[in-house]
Amino acid sequence: MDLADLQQYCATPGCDFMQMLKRIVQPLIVEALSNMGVEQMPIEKMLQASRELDQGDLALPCFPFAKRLGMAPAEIAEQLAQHVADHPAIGEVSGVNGYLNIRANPTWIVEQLMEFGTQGSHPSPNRSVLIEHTSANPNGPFHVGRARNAILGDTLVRLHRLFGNNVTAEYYVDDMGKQVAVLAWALEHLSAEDVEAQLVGRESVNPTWKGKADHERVRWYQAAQALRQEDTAAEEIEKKIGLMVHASENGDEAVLASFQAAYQPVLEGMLSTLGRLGINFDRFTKESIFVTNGDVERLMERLGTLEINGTADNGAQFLDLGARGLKGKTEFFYRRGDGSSLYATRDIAYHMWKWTQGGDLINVLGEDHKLQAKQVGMTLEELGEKRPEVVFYSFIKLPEGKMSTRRGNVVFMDDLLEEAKEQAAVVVRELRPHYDEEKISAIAEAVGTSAVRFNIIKVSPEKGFTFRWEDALTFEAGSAPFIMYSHTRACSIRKRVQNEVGPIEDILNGDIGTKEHFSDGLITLLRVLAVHQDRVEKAVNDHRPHLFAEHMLHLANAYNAFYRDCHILTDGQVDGFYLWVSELARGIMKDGMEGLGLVAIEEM
RNA sequence: GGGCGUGUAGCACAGCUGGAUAAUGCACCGGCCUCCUAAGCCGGAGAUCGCGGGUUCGAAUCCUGCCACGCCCGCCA
Repeated sequence: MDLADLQQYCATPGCDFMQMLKRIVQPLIVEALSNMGVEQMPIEKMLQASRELDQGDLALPCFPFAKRLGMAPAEIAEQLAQHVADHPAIGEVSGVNGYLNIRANPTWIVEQLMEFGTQGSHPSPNRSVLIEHTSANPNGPFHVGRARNAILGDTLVRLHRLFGNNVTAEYYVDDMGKQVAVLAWALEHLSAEDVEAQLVGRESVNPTWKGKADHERVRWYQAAQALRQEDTAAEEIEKKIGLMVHASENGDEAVLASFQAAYQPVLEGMLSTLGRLGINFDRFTKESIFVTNGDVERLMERLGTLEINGTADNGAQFLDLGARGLKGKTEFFYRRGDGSSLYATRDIAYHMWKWTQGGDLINVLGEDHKLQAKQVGMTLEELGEKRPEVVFYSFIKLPEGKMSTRRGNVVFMDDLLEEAKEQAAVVVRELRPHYDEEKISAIAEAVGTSAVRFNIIKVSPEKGFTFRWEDALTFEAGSAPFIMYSHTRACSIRKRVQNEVGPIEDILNGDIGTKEHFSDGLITLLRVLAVHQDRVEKAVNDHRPHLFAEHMLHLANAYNAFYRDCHILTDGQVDGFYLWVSELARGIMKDGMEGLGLVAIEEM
């Protein structure tokens, strides 16, 4: 394969060095099989990455050839191994248990990494993507139950950026409807005394968050929710709130302004919490915009002209999605009997606007939105629009059950982060007694927030998740600090080399190492580095960040093995080749950590 | 009742476009700091892959029936 071929190949999806190896090996195997009398087998599909590293890099099961050749698979594999031609990329070929195992030549991997880095000559995809995530109702502090959306969404944003896509991270602000109306009503009608009287017996505001608007105002929200349950006041309140909701849905600007005055400080409090986790947004879009600018009304009129439109007795309108294959309840209501729109209707208008922004759409939603998302998607298609890609996740629960801001059984993210930092500080103080408090605090903050993110992102989104303090605050192998620690080792080496020997650039000499260099630890690390770009791509294209989290664990683990076997600095002498490997790994670990939102500190 | 999802060692979790001894972490047992940060490394033990059928040379993975758990099935958001 010459460079032109390589570039051609790498322009196609799925490029990484193991795939390049596959590309090299495949024709050699086809030829060898041909010599043995086997033609036209789907070798490309059969040739797979080895499961165990000690088996090699690629494996070909030989069982399907057995019938045709009238030989035992084991024998076929052994003979086939003899027939595969030599190639600089191939280190070793062997037949074991009916499998043809191919091991890459480590020197070849090094050459490829030196020439192309871990990206290969893969061009940047530079796709535009609009990722909408979190979009939590601004009615109280951000709690752990909502954390999965924010962490999953932000990690997708980061990984897309790492991959080279052009991302807009968007928060859809639910600035109308009942939840904000309740908050606005409470702030207008209840005094601080009323609120506290209503909430006796519940935990009071954590003194740490006194003055933080989300923690202060949620009391009003909770008091109002409690009042709505009471027989005496409920009816009157319900009526008032109902009027406010109705006004907001009709685009009443004064009411919408009062809503905004109520929720904006709460939203800002939530965003400062998210900011502490490294989660930021490029744009906020308010739901009410699509009502006030007439998009929603125009949309409803258009929906009314559709073939599958239906009208209820009271004038409410719906689409019969059963005619398009939806099972179960097939009527999808988009207009109430009083003529106003529904949340889903506005969501469709919002999506139509999003499609005009020129990029692919990805939404992160809780599993409770599955049906709604399907209805919205089908309606968009009915209108000739595309449906967005949606990443669903299962809710985070407490061991006691589901979290609810209304009932007050929540773990606030602010409290979790504070606790995580404190626990991390305890560990730092113990392990590094000579660090001063300022340094300890900085490290503890980085470790605490990273650990919280990683704890959530490492499990696949569809899996139910029960929040447990002891899991969230684990700082051992399999956690963020494990990855962070490997990175600090690489940083520490870099620093020592710079201090004791000289500038790194002067020491890197382009050596590809001698035979003695290639210990197990080095080879393990090279192989993980070689598949790095593929792991990024898979996580991005399949929307499965947990796979990348696992890869980063492997990378950190591999770096530790390298660190054990390969000493870079010995008695003031630097091994230039090892230093190059360490520096490559350090850069990849740093990028990867940023992709997961882990803070890449240099000392811990 | 219908739709979707989950069920893998004591706990947590990966693998699910079918392939070798089911990966990883915690907990458990044993070893490693005169040597670049031991938040680490090495070794050991621990699994009828929810249960039953089927397809296949080969099933945790595909099909089917059943069981358990979660979410949804509002002219709420």
